[in-house]
Amino acid sequence: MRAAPALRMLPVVLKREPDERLSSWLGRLARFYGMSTEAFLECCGLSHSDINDLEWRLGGGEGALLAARVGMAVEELRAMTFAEIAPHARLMVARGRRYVCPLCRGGTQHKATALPWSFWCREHAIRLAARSGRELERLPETQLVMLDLNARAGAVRLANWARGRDEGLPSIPQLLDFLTTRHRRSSPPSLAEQPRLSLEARRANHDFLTRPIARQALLVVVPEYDRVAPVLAKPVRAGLFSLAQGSLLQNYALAVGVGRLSADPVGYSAAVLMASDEEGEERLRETLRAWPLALRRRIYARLGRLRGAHSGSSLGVERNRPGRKRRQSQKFRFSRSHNYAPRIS
DNA sequence: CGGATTGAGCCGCATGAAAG
DNA sequence: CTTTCATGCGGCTCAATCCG
Repeated sequence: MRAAPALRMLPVVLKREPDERLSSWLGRLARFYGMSTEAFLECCGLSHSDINDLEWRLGGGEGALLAARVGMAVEELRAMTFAEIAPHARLMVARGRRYVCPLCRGGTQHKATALPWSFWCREHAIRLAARSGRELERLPETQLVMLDLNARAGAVRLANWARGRDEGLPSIPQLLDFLTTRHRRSSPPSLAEQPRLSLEARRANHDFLTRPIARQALLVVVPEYDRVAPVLAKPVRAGLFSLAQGSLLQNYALAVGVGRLSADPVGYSAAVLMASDEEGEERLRETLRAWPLALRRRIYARLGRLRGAHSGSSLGVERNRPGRKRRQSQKFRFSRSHNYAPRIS
């Protein structure tokens, strides 16, 4: 076996910016030498490497090759990768940048911009904007200031979770499952959600006006989002994919939802159950089954009080008579996967 | 004999009451 | 307001039984 030819160090190596991601830095280097990134990697002895894989986990061999070429320590290079992101959160890392800072110049991409919960530019301390437009500006600034508190709390948890350092219960995936559960039957845009249309326009847009829209718990936990999100873009994907593939506005709302649910899981989930219809409640209960038992009990206890207070105030009189037969709850019950796994005795 | 149906028992769960 | 306790419901699995 012939030894690989020793690669000399590059004459010029661009300085990396703080928090710059490997693909961005390698791209700048390649452009500096007038090459494509692929060609540049080939020059570094990494002919068959995919930049996205390198950036995910810079393997030992690859790291050593690249380090020798650019005269840096492997650890320094690895700091530009997403090695600290746990595998379960890999889907959160975008290939390019998700949102843009209106003040930052293009050119370099920071690691943070790959993650769906970084809504603020560290350098300029302002909110980021969607590439397609300034989605967050649908929300009034005064509201945004308040929402930021929740969003930041959510973002902190999300960031910790991605690094495998979040022990909180319900877990992040559980919270996102809950937020993305449809709490009501899908329904066409309500009057409030419809633009004002002439009769003729209504006829022309019949498809839009009658199209069922999924109604997720997120809308109850973050009603501010419900109010401003375009009706067709309201539903988010299920579970973790909601964040991984969501728009800026959707992800912001999800972070707010995570923040709120983390702070008050009982209150918010009980509120969602209050707002749910029959089939939605079934789905919610199924999702809640993954939550800790003690928490679930508190939720149902709260729900009971809410329902009691509600029926007491609105229509009154239908008070629970003592000795009345317990309300049948067969509607709440549904398939359980019974597991007869042998127990250790 | 093999697939479908029914019965029995089991177990997790929601719930109300009561205690903390 | 939360946790603990006791309770009964109803879906689930297994196995006995039935039927072609």
